Order: sequence, then C-alpha cells, then structure tokens
Amino acid sequence: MIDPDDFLPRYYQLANILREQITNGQIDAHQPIPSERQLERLYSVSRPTIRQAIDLLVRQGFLYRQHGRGTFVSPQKLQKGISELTSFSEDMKQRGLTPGQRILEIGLVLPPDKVRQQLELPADCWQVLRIERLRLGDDIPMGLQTSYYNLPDGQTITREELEQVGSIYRMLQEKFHLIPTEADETLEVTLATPREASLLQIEAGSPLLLSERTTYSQTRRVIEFVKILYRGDRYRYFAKLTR
Amino acid sequence: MIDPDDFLPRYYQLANILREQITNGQIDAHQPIPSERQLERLYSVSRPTIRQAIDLLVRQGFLYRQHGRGTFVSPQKLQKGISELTSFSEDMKQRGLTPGQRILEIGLVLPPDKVRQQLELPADCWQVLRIERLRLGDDIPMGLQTSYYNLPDGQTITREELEQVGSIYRMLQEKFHLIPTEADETLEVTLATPREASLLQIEAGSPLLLSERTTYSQTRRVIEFVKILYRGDRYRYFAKLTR
DNA sequence: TAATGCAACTGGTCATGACCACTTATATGT
DNA sequence: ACATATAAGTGGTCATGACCAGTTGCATTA
Repeated sequence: MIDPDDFLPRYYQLANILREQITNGQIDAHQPIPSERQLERLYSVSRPTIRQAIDLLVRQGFLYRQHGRGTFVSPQKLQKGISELTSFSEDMKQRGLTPGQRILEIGLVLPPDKVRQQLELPADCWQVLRIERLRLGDDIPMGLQTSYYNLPDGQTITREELEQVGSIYRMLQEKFHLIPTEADETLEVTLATPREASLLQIEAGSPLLLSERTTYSQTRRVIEFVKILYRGDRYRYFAKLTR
Repeated sequence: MIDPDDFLPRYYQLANILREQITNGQIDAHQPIPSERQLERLYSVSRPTIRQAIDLLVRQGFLYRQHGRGTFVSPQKLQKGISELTSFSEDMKQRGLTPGQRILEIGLVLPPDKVRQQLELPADCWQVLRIERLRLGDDIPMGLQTSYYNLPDGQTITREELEQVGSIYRMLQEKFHLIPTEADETLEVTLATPREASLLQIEAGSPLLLSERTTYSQTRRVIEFVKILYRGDRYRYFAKLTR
C-alpha cells in the first residue's frame, strides 16, 4: 500500500489513501477510522508517521479527533478546505463556471499611494505594472480586476505573453520563481460607477462586492496587490473559519 | 525557562516563549530564530517538541521555514491569525470598538426551510430558538443579527439570561458543553428594506453586507445558524488565505 | 583567479519506545 | 439491581536517535 521508495513522503501517501477512502464514502460521517495502533500494523509505518498524516487530514477538515475515543470522519459539508488562496480562474472552476477574461489595459504606471504602501515600495518609486481585466464566468461578466506588480529590474509582462499563458500565477512561478502562499483580503460594499457598470453590464449605482487582496510569497515578500469589483447579483464569497 | 510540571504541555510553553519574543520585536522580520538543534540545547527539550512548537507558530503566521536555510520571523503584517472564528463581540473588540446589543426578539419559532436545512433538522421539526438582535459598536448600529439554535429537549435561553451573561457562546459552553470550533460563512451584497434601514439608521435601499454562518462544535455537529446584515458604510470584512 | 567539490550547517522524514490523560465497557463488589 | 472499581482501549505528549535533502561557505584544485 505504501511505497517507501515513492518520491512522496510516507505520511503524505497515507493521507492520500485515507482521504480517498473518506471521499469515496467508505467510512460514514461520525464513524471512527482505525486507531493509530491499528494503522501502524495495517500500513507498516510508525506512529509519528500515522499522526502526521492524520494531522494533515484534520487540518484539511476531513477528520476530527476525540481524546480517549478515537478519530472520526467529518460530515461531507465540512470537507472543503479552509480559506484557500486561489486565483480567479481556479475560483470560477470550483464554482463550475468556465473562466474567461478580456484584457482592458496593461502597462507601467506611477503607483497610487495606497498601492505603493501595500507593495511595500519606497516613496520615490517610479513605476509598477498595472493590469486591468474584465473577468468572465461562462462568458458573463463577473468582476472587474485591477492588479499591481513590482517586478525585478525592468522586467515586465506583455499583453501577448499574458494572453498566451493565461495565468499570471504560472508566469510568476516560471519566470520569477514566486509562489503565492499567503494573502490578506478585505471585503466591502460599494456602488458601481457608470464606467464600471457599463463594463459589468449592470446599471450604474448597482451594489458591488469590493475585494482587495495582498498576496505574499513563500518568504513572505509581497507579490501583488489586487482589487476586484464583483457583481453583487452574481457573486457570493465563501470562507471557512476555525478556532 | 520551561517547567515540566506546568499544566501546559512543553511545546505549548515553548511556543508562547517564542511568540512573546517575536511580538516584542526581539527578532526582526526575516531574521532567523535559533536552529532546532540550538533550541534543543537552549531549552533542554527534544527536537520533536521543538518542531511541534514551531509548527504551531508557522500555522499561526509568526514564522516561516526554508529548507536548508533556517526558520525566520514573518513581517508584522502577516502576524494576525488566519480566518478566526469569532463572535460579534470579539470581532468588535479586535477592531477597537466597544460591543453592544439590543435584543429585539427572542423566542421559539417554526424554522424556515433554509434554516431547518442548515441546522440539519428533520422536516417535521417543530420549533427552534430564534434571537434577533441589533448589534452596536461604540453605540452605533453596525449590524442586524438573526440567530437560530436547536437546543436539546425543551431547554431554552431566556432574554434575562442572555442580557445577564451577554455572550451566547459562553452560555452554550457552560450549559450545554458546546464549543464552536469551525464555521462555514458566505458573504454577499443586498439592499436594505425599510425596516432594516430604520433599525440600522440608514436610508432604505442602502447597500448591506449579508453574512450567513453555520457554526459547528468539536464533534462537527451544527450549533447555530446566524445571519448578520452589516452596514455597508461601516463594516469591512477581513480574511487571511493560505495555500 | 576562477571553478569545483567537500564539509558543515539547516530543516524534513521516520522508527522505536515510553508514559500520561481520557473514555468505555466489563467485572466486581455491595 | 445498582454503584463502584478496574482494565483495556483511545489519542496526547515527549525523548532518543537516525538518515535524507537542501543550502552555504570554505578549502581545494585546475
């Protein structure tokens, strides 16, 4: 069952096996999985490895533990990851919609104060990359996105590159070795300006959900600052909270 | 430094010590903490204990690791907990406002279909506890909250009890041993009805942020279903996302 | 001098073994 | 029949020791 020569660590292989069993419905909600000592014998791995695998699944919301009783399967409802950092495209796919985009503008600009602060840039900063896109779900306008990036020494991203690759995150990873791992997001309500309304194909003054997100890399450096105006009638935000 | 006889486990004591040092600014952002082998000698605890403490602080956003290089302090900005499950009162306190409330209605009602589904109750369910409160921050209306509870066998909560204790969560813990540990939340935009507007002291048709939350206990049973209508001009939602 | 390779760090994974705290069912007492 | 101990199970914590996999700096080599 578990291959010690696999390039994946054993605790990770075990977590995958157990997750599979759970999502396949082989164990009902609120039913116990085998005890840690039993798993030790079942899969011929030591208890620390078992516990590491279970820890992972507990954090991911698939299992919960009860001291002295056992480890149990969470009900389906809670088996969605906690607030996961996703791109707009991934978000749309999770909702069962086909993501799309129309690039409105792309180029270097003098950053507004707020953007400069969020990107942690000095006051004498010259220019940052700004990308404005209309974001679509099943070809219907879902949001208006404005992103800002501070790329190293004169490097940049062209409209052609972006249109070809599609995902900025993939470009950042391949060209600059930047992997988004954490983000701070705020949500508030605003009303659509005439320009925003016409782009989003709604009436001026319609309510919008405004998301502002700062994304950080593995080393906790700022990668990007993103503003998205979502159509209030088509978008709902999901979050999973823990104690 | 670490007391083996303390009622707190050692890894937890160590985490507290390190967190203290970090928040006190004794180690600058992006600077390394002592290596795990050094901490082993410094505090006379074994490496698994060290790693458990560091794991905790990494999950809480205070530290980040880099294989082969070391463990480093995160910049202040990211040192706020990930999406934490908080009550309205705690939320207000974190924002530096004094929480308050006005109980509008409290009593048993026939649950609407949506509420019944969220509380995972059978179709023939008779009645649930419904509490409607106006929530204040620094005595200014911030939101209109409607909560639903399914309490065991005829037990209930009276207006007097709630007014005296103040916190429903504390009552749930003391009377029913229910501790909120997880929640699913959705956010969307709506417009205020005349009644909502007058209670929140805004104009009818003003944009509102609607939060719907289902809260679960340690054993993943539903505790409550809560709807809060926040004033769009006074409330902003924060979230921390991870990958 | 510049490139190379080695050694000494770092965190990541894993095994073994032990004891504690909590829960549950069973056996034992009254 | 009931209450009470006991034992066996569970997860929670911790120590010791080992090896792997990246990173870095320094010494060696060309």
